[in-house]
Amino acid sequence: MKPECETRTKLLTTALELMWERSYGSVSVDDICARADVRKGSFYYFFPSKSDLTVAAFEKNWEQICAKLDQAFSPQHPPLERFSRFAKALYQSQTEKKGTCGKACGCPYISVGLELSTEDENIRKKVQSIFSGYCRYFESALNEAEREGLIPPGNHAETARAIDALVMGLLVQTKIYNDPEALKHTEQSIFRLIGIDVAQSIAAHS
Amino acid sequence: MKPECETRTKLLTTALELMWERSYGSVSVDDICARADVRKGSFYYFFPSKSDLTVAAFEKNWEQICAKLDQAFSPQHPPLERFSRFAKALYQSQTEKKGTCGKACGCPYISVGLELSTEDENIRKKVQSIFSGYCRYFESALNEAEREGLIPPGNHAETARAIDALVMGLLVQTKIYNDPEALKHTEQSIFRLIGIDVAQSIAAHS
DNA sequence: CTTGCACTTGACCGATTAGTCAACTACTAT
DNA sequence: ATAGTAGTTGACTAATCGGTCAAGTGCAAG
Repeated sequence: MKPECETRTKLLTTALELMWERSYGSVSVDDICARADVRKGSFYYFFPSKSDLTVAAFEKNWEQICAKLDQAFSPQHPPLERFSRFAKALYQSQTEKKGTCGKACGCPYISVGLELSTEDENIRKKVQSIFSGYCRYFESALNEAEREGLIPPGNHAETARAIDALVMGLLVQTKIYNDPEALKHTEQSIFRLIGIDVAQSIAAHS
Repeated sequence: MKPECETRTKLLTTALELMWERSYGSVSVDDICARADVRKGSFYYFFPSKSDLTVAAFEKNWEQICAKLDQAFSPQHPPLERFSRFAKALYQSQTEKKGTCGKACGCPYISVGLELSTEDENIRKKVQSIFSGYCRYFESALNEAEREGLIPPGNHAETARAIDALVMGLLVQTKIYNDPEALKHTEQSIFRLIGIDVAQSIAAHS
């Protein structure tokens, strides 16, 4: 089981997929097992509970998200341009998901996190740490932007949290309106929170 | 049953309370009935299903929220000051809820809406219409601010949607971080989205 | 060959779920 | 008085839930 057990991995990715498209409560352990073509006994061999499986699934998925974020926020791009790349990647991932599953699904961390946070402290903490992870990407780009004289000094941790909130809210809208176009002005709104206008940022790109 | 049946009303308020504190999936019809001191037969006399009860509960609660929003966004206050009042009311309601129930609960429309939107079209549409309701308050304040020369002309519907996203994201943070202090800089961030700095808005207050 | 370990299997459990129903009560209009 | 209506009740169901378990399989090391 140590390195990469296929069954375990399949359960992890299947669970995340189903909970992303539906919810924690409406996805049963039987559903996950059926879709993963794994028997229930194996499920409980690898995970002590549905809640633990969910935490592990979030952890694994977050690693993949990090790989994407590392690209968008790569130091090879100018700091402010990184937000543009992030906004674009966000829009693309939501559009792609709607294409494959027929519905706009938003963000599983948010949906499942909100669903369980008052009842399951493990999941609440896992989602909290993921949110902090996003903020770290934002904040370091802002710090670097300041260092390069692109933005004035300020409380960048605070701005990062505001950007995180904005992005999460846009993902909420995406799912509720069932339309990825809710993300159309993500970039512009982020730059307003940062305190620069879009024209200025476009100039910085060229 | 016509005017105001007490049992029906009790069911509505109890359901919203429980789903706000927990979730749709983890609150059973039995839970609602027990807390409301109503027998299950009566529940299904008034509502054909748990889903219908939830839609009705949202509708009733939204009326009460509207009354609060009417105060904050009353024309008797300068247009931009209305956002400050809104931010304050938001912080107060979250703090009060955490005081009474022990946990930060965020917004039930968001939590339950995300939980069910891909599976229950009635609930998705109800939550969508509530979100549009919020945006209408924001947009009309922005239009009036423009009319009074406080902000330059622009696409205020778009800005209103961004404000809505920001506020929802902050409410997500409130629940996930289990801390109403996530709302501390709501006002400031809203004004950044509008495109004015806080000092200017404070000047407008005095 | 054999022991042991990692993993798999399917039958099983008690609890809980949303929803049903026929019988009942209490009030109101005629 | 009586008939009808609005609301109430608790026992009931069939399905599903998360979780358990003893008995297996297949493989690798000694």
